[in-house]
Amino acid sequence: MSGSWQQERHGNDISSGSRASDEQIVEQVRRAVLTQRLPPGTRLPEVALGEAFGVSRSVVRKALTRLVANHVAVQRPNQVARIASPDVDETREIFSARRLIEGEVVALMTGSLTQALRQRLAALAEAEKAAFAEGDEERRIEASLAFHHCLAEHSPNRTLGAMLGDLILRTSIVIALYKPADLASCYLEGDHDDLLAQLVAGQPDAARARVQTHLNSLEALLDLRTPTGAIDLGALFGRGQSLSQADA
Amino acid sequence: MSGSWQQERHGNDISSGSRASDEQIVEQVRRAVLTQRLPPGTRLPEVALGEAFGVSRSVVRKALTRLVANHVAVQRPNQVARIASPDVDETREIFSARRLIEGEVVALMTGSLTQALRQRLAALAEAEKAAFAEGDEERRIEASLAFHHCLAEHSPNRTLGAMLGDLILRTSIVIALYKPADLASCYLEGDHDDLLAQLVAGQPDAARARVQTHLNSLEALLDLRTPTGAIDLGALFGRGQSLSQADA
DNA sequence: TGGAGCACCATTGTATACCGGGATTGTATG
DNA sequence: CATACAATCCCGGTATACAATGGTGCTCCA
Repeated sequence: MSGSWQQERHGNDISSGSRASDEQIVEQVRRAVLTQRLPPGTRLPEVALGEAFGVSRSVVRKALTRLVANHVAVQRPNQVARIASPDVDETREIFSARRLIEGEVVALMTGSLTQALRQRLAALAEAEKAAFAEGDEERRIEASLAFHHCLAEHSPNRTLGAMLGDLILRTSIVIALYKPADLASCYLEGDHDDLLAQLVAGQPDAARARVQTHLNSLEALLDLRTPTGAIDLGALFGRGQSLSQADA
Repeated sequence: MSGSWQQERHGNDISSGSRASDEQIVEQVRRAVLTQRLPPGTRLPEVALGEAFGVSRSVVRKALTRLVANHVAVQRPNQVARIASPDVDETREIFSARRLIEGEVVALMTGSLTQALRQRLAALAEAEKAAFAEGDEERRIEASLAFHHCLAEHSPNRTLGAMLGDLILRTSIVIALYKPADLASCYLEGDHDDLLAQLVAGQPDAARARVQTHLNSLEALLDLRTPTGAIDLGALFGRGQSLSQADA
């Protein structure tokens, strides 16, 4: 049952020992969720987390509270917190909200990219392409996420940028949940390059449209037909998940 | 120094005693902020809050963490939490974000209002008008907020609805901060009626435009000329605030 | 008289102890 | 063999104690 946290514990860069603050815990968990090392429904027991990060439950609780507020985790009274696993309706809503907000963000950025930012985005798009060519899906996801995250961080409107950051995270969750098992990668060739071209070309509405079709394509890759949580277990068995997300 | 919490304590409906959960604390604080009984910069000491609600610091801390995550309060290490007081840049960003999101929400709702919802919105608009006519600004604000909050709650896209709810709250904060002292009311006559008309008429883009001009008018009422936090103190002295927000 | 240094107090950060609820597992019975 | 019941264990909820930090006001000296 305890399962996945052991992986976290010594499997990768999380914590590795002593004295993390709640800020660091949320950041680590967010990164783990983004890179899909923490699948939807994963249990997040306070004590286990505390031991993993070398702190007591107090700080873990604070971190969990923040994660719940960000819709990264869900918490029902007297039950262990879990990584959120939104149903299909919420998934569609998340994509819809993200189309709106990321569209606006890129529209606002269009034409005013610094040289450094343009180069960074280009490098990220290139890195994604390279990783895909090599078949390194994990690195490809990381680059793709970094691309979008870069947009969020450099949003002229920081409020929208923060919202976009949360939405990107939630998108990662639902992708992990609803990606068809037979789909090797969610790579959409050239989309990021095209978007970048629009961003520097200086056509806000065109850039907005680019982002929205990009997100539409992404959503279209997902298997959103299940009538909400019914065949859920079947889907879970399809991929190699442990029982850590039993009753999600 | 301690000031404003005593007002809260026995001045109005907050707490009045025993055994509140963090949920209730968050809700009460949100309501108090909305109705501007808790001005920006107000200190929120953990012990005082705990006594007011009859709980210990643990639950207060959880509530504060959530309020901070929602940008209602700010918290710097080893210092008392305070109600947020955004600078003018952030204020503009909040309005901008709200125009985008509330515009989309009403566009989505247009044409599909239930009879009950239509009546409720009409009643709220009417209540606001009546309160304004009577010069009861507090009740007017409450009705106005309820109108927008009603939109947020009934958003077909619940994610956007939740975002809008937060934005409405933050808008209340910046209005309290930047409303010119000589302005008796932020009432925009007929705006809500017109919006409701557009909502039932079935013109999404028209409704969106209505909301956006409404919010533009509201933002235009504010005094956003100060070069960010410089004359801030002057503005604070202008209104009759106690020293509870000294170094905000 | 004014400024710098210091001590005290207010308030937060962290850990821990105790309580209570829920889930799981084992057992007995139909 | 299935199901219902019961005990146990795990885990979260709350309160409290202790440590640490920052702010305030006082005093002392120039």
